[in-house]
Amino acid sequence: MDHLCFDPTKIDKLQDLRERGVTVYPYTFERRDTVGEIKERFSGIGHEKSAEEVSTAGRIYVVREHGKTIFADMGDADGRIQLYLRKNDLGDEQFDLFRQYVDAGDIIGVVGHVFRTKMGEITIWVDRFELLAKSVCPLPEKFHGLKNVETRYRQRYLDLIMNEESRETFRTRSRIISLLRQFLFERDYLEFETPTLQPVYGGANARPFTTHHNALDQKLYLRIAPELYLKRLVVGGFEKVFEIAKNFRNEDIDTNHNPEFSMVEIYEAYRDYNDMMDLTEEILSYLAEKVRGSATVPFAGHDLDFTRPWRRLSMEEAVQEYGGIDVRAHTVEELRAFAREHGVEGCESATTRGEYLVLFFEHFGEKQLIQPTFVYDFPIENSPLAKKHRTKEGMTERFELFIAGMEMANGFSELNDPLDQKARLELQDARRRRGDLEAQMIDYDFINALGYGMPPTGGVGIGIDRLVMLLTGKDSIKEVLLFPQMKTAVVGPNGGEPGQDGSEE
RNA sequence: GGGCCUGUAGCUUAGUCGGCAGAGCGACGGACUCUUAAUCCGUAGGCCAAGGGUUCAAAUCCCUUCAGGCCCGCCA
Repeated sequence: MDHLCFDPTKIDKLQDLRERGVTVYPYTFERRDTVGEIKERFSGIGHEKSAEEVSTAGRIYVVREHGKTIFADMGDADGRIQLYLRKNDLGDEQFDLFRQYVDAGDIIGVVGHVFRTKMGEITIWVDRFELLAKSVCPLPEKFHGLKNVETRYRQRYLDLIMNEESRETFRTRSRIISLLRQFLFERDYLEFETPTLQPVYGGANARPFTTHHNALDQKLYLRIAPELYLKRLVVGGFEKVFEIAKNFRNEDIDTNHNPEFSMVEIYEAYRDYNDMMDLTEEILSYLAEKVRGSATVPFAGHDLDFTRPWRRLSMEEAVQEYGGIDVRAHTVEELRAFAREHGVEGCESATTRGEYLVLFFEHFGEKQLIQPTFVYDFPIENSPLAKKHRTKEGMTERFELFIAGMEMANGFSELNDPLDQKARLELQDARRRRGDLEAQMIDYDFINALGYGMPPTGGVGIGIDRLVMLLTGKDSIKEVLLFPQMKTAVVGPNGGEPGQDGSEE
């Protein structure tokens, strides 16, 4: 695979054009109309040319030469429209210029009048055109288009040029994020940006990416979550905050995971995890309704019903229902035997009832939860940032939302007891030192922040990529990420590290 | 990390009982003044992902590597 796709015959055409004095890459074009506007405005047009002149621009997709006339399909962000060019009207020079030098893939501007062809298609009768950008790479085939999954991910721009479905998916993604912001702004949440480069990472259990700041000569981590910084803002007095954050986790890649992914985290003072479940429910059903126009969303063979209220059950209830065991009624030894019997993975290191509860839930419950379901009350062992349960010993006030077997959200009554937080992070740090690569570091400044007093606070994080998957019906996260992480295929001549081959800029 | 599958022209692909690598679209040249997967005539384009092996002979069989997809493990 070569690193450039330039087509020699197209390069030749470009040179010819320059020799003929044509500006191949002009600076501007007065576009007065978009394709969508034209189609709408002239939806009732007949076979006679419109009196009104239109001026629009876009990419040529198909050219159908027809002797002394040419038909071409041109598309912009709104859609495609047909162009009609006649030698009589354009004059020999312009007509031959188009015929010889304008190809599928080129971007042109046209001025003309609108009419409807005998076959009934709204068409621009072109009076003059201007080349706006010459394409030197061949476009994929007009009929089958670009299907190769790898190329679609690696050259997303080409996917977007060729596949309307893909374009629609990302339009929807943009809309979801915009609606989410709007929803939160309308309710007086403030949006902030907190550090992506962090000296101490925290807020989740995950392996980080590590980097280095040269001037500070200091190790920095790419954030795995914005959580600890957003809670500092609540300490500071911002009572309703959120961030739409890119998080980075150094983990394997699959249909539900990308090393960098987007998450919205929301914190609100004087709220608890029950309130955050309500908020999550409200946001997601609002988005489903706005984006799909319905409370029911088809996904992977299921009809997901976002109608409120959603099912809520405690993790113990979930394990009882799906695993058939009451964890509290058994000793740790009995739980271990039960785990072995049912082939529950990851039990080697489990020593407490709480750890078994989580393992059983993951083994028996998680994949069964298709319709939106909150699972609440998690054992304290795995929830170092969640507040101890107000009544249940050994538990925290934490919930997760599952839809289509995927974890969609995670929230809790935030731990605001600085002494408890210190103890829990010390426990995490001890685990980390024993080799648990996902355990958290101690962020003393964060503990100090809590030391100044954080009001009772509810928080939740919602995975945006997975949400977009649900609402667009895509079963791979790569389909909803514009540029999913891929292994580098070919290193071009400039692909190496700077300064290694002496060709510094 | 384990299993299954895929990689052939710019794109979409046929060919995998081993026997000259084919097509459609696209490109290039020509004809055509309402076509729309335009049509018609002609031309060029392939290290069959890369490397090694078996064989008289390999796109095809075997091994290794690379990249991708799906499933599992790990993981929010």
